[in-house]
Amino acid sequence: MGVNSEPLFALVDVNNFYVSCERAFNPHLEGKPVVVLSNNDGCAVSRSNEVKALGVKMAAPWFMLQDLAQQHGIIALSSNYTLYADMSNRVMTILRTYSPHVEVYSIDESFLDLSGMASQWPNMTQMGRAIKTQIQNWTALPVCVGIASTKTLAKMANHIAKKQPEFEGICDLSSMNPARIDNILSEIDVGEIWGIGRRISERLHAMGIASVQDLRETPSKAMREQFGVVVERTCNELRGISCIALETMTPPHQQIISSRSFGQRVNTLRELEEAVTLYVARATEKLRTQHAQCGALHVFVQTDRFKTDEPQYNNGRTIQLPSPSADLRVLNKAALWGLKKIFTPELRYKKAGVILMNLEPRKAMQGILFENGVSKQDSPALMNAMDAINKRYGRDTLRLGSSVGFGRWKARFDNKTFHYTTDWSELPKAF
DNA sequence: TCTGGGGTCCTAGGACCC
DNA sequence: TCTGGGGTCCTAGGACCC
Repeated sequence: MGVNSEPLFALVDVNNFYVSCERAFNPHLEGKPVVVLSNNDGCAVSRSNEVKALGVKMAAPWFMLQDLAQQHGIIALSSNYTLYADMSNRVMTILRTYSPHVEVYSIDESFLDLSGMASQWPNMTQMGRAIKTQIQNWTALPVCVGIASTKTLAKMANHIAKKQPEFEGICDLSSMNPARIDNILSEIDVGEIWGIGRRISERLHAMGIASVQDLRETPSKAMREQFGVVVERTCNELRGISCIALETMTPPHQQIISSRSFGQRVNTLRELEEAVTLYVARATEKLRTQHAQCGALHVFVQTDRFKTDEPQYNNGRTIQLPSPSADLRVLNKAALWGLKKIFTPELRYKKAGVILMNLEPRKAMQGILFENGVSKQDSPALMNAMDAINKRYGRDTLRLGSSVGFGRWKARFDNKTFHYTTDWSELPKAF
């Protein structure tokens, strides 16, 4: 936030992001009903406006949409996350030219801190229009812009920009006449507010708080007693009291999840072990790219929650590791041990997964030692092994240590595990 | 037959300690 | 029979987000 200025935020959000990315590269999809499907082509995770107009909900199962799809010629595409990540980066790069303080909130939306920037524009709607036009021209992606004095209100403004065509994709609440704001917010359901989900929305309705405006007029103290600090904060934000700061620094993740539903249900321990081993490998890969290690691992299995007439079983097990690790073998062993503990025969499992928890920065592995009298310069084998390991596990994985004279090489892993070998090509396996 | 895969924060309650 | 009070840490569960 700028010094001595009122807080002001923008929320910029790409409309129907995955579908819009696909359209950017295939103009034939323009104007047609399009969905992008999740893994295994299970659910519709992005819908074009035409599809939304048909009443298709977020994450609607694709197999249940077959008739509708036939009827209206819905085009279904498998997801291409590499493409979406690339498009996202392009958008965020453009946004950073409009404000030095950008919070990338998700793959398709960002908050901008606009405090103190009003003087640079005739009005903030003009700025929103400039953003929208530039992103459209440079990436072929359509965006909406919401502007207001708090993040929650900026989200709400964005919602208005999207739903009410007369705004043409840009809504600035900060410059709007208060009576008009009251009017607009009286027409919007309380459940549309950022931070008010299905459960709390239901309870609010039961209390007679139906619209956004209703909630704005309810004392936040009462909301705190009923719902806790989170809803109280939301309530204050709706009144223009900024309580949620922009977070430009993305903190490192606290956990890493890898899980999948099975295309076909499985019932043997063997099959679950195969799946879990794969998930551990994927999660550990992410762990390494974050240069982190984890202190505990959670493994879980679930039966098919949609088969309500069959026995349900959801169980998991958290395994505390003796010491933090990013070692695939250590993590896999822990996961398989936990899996054995929770496995129950004669069930058909639909899903399994692992969660790496208690993440902390990883200390670089170190202490590569080499054979007496052989320096690193004249040991191509050593350099090759180093390169192989660092390329695979990250630049900081290995450092050269000092020499010892035992006639063999030694690597120290995470400061505690020692590997001895006379063959450098063995070492990458040790990691 | 086929129903996503990630994440965060808050709270309550129990174990344990002095 | 009487039976403290305060603190921390951990876990599970519930709510929310995209």
